[in-house]
Amino acid sequence: MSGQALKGHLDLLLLTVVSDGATHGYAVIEDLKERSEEVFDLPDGTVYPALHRLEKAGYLGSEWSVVSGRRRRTYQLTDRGRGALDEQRHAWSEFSRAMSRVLGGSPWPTTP
Amino acid sequence: MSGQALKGHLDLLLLTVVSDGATHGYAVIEDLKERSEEVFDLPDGTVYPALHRLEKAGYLGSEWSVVSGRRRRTYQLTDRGRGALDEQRHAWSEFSRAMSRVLGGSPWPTTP
DNA sequence: GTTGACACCTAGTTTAACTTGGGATAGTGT
DNA sequence: ACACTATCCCAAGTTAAACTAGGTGTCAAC
Repeated sequence: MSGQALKGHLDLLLLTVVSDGATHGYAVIEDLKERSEEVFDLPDGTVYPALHRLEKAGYLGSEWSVVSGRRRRTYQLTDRGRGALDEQRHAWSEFSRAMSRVLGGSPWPTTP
Repeated sequence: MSGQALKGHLDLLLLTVVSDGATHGYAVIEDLKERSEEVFDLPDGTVYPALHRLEKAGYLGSEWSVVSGRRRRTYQLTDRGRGALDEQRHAWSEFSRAMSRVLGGSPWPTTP
């Protein structure tokens, strides 16, 4: 239960979902909700601006299409986006490992 | 390498470090740096205001003391702070598990 | 004909973290 | 005596990400 604090990790989530098949904003929101088991239930007012930001940054490309009378903007990862995704995945793993070191647990077996 | 994006998780880090022994701001910074293996190298301009915020929220109490001529403000966790720490630890584990579900890995064995 | 799921958008607010700049003391080196 | 570094604290202002709150329109079902 939540819907408020992914501060700084949204881009990684969006790039990840889009990289798993070109999708449109609404589908991105649904995917995120399903794959996170309801933890990430983001308001569209959060997702759409973020997608625009990512497109402006050159990480995503988009095309308009119409499916059964409804227009949708479908996104796909660019090469730069692929690079950014790799970087952010790495940054995340470093970040979360640092977190668990501070928190004292050892959720990752250190390659036994 | 970093020093910029823990957005939203700083409180958890600070409460954790303070709960492991009443410390002062400067020591908190050093602890965080050491325990995270240099990943969290926070500017004091980030940490001090955050400690003040946590104290104002009732999660920390503080006392002035003088150690070898230097005044320091030492912090300790309040009961409310203990509660907040538990909540935030839980929130973090839920958050990071949701992250890895979306990212596709399975770093946590689901209790086989 | 209105409700609800689908699908998109922008303007404005909030606030955490950061930048920048300040102050002071202790110890070490020259 | 002077400089320098490490220790220790603080506040004002900036930035940018995420949120709130509003808006548009299509289609299917009731």
